[in-house]
Amino acid sequence: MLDPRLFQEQSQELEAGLKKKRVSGDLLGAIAELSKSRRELIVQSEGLKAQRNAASQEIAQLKAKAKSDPSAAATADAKVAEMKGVGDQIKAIDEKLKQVEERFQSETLRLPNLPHASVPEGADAEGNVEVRRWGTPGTYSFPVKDHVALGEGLGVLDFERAGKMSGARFSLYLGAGASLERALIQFMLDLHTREHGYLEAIPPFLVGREAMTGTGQLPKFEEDLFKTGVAERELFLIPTSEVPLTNMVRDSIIEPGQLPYYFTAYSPCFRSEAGSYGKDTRGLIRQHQFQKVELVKITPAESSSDELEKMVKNAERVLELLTLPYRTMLLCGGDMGFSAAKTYDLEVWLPSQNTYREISSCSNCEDFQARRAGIRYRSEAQGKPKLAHTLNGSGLAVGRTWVAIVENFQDSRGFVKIPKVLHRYLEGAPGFTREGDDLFMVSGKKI
RNA sequence: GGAGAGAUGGCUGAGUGGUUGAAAGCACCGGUCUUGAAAACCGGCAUACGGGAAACCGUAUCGUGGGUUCAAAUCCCACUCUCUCCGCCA
Repeated sequence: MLDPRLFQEQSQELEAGLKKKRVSGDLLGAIAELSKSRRELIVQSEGLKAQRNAASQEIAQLKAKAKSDPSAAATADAKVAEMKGVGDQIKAIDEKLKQVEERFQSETLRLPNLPHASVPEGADAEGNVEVRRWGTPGTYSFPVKDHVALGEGLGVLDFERAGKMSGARFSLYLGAGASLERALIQFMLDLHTREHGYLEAIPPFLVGREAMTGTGQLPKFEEDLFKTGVAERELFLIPTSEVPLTNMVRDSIIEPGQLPYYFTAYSPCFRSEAGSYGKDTRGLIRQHQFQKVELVKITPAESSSDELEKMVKNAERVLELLTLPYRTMLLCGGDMGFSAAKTYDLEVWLPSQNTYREISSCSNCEDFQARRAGIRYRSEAQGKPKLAHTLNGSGLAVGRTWVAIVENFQDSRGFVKIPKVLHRYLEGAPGFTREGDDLFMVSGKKI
């Protein structure tokens, strides 16, 4: 699966890049050591195997001759005895090689992707760079409420009941709240499929270990995933549909002229959120399960940079059509994810927090995932297969979009004014009321 | 859930222990012939890893993982997937 050659030559560039992503040089040293002993063992093993294969052929010929020539039979027997020893040696070396190879794999799979040259230096979110800003945060003549107060006030959000059945960090949308969430999904998918050219998919929401390794969630982040062991079958709940969408082309060679592929899917996403205890405990911001519409691109190497810019625009368009103020951030090396070479985050304005909060993250993984997942393409029919580039982005996180709409468009009555583009999805739905040209979410149904 | 069948190169499909990385056909690429095309004929046509400056050499791969053997597509074990029939279900 992984191309070990990547780690053979330890360039300084590699080391510098990893430093940007806060990886120590020790890991690199260990990997280089493993790579060296791996190659030595391969040479030993293969030399002996070549010897054995040659002897096997000789034995075959001698046995054929043995009927007419008794001395050939004796020679054959001697060869067989000799090869028995060689076989044992091979077995021993291969055993050792297997161990080295396993360690080599597990270490290299923990190396993050290298940042693109255009990524700024920085240790954390402080180092991120704002690249543009759209819209103006609203002003309110009354004390703004957060989405929890508004949602519970309208009876469209119920954390108590969700907690009763599933514990903390689960949510229950009801009535108009559920309708709004569903309308957002529909709106986003319609936009991306009809105007941006993405192919819609409904992928599996549970995937195997290989798929998770291909996109980089495993082996390093196993504790962040939910896992099922039903019927002794190991399956992971997807933390994002980036995983199944990217894995659609795993272990394949894409023929000339096919790329780029644009995929989109709605899916629930499941994250254990280990390590973020105490953060964003209130409301929908950080949940074990949330809804997301994802964008994925598989592109030739040359065009992935441009494709990332276009993907960011596709995600921004969702916010613009919803008239939600946002800013676009270029992440610094220290704040980027494991698989990414370059990442833009979109942050939406939340009046209750008086700040911008992440609502989309769009990354170019370059050939990092492609290498792990075996995603290759040919640029011409006879050409050598090359590693494709993979990109993914939220288009958008639906729950956080819901939050942004409810908070940004609240009025003094605690109602929520629905953006124009959603009217066609919500017109006439229970819990919504028309006032002139405007549509308001006004209530859920008490149960 | 029960019973059965199967998995071989881009496709179809032969091959039950020994020069089989694998017959044959189709598809594809190059050539001969032809004004051009078709047909016919000739040739080519997997991937990965390791060594090498290179030519090239070596190793592995017949669903996956183990085992037996001097030697495995071929024998043994486990698993995965596909198909058919019955039952059940959306």
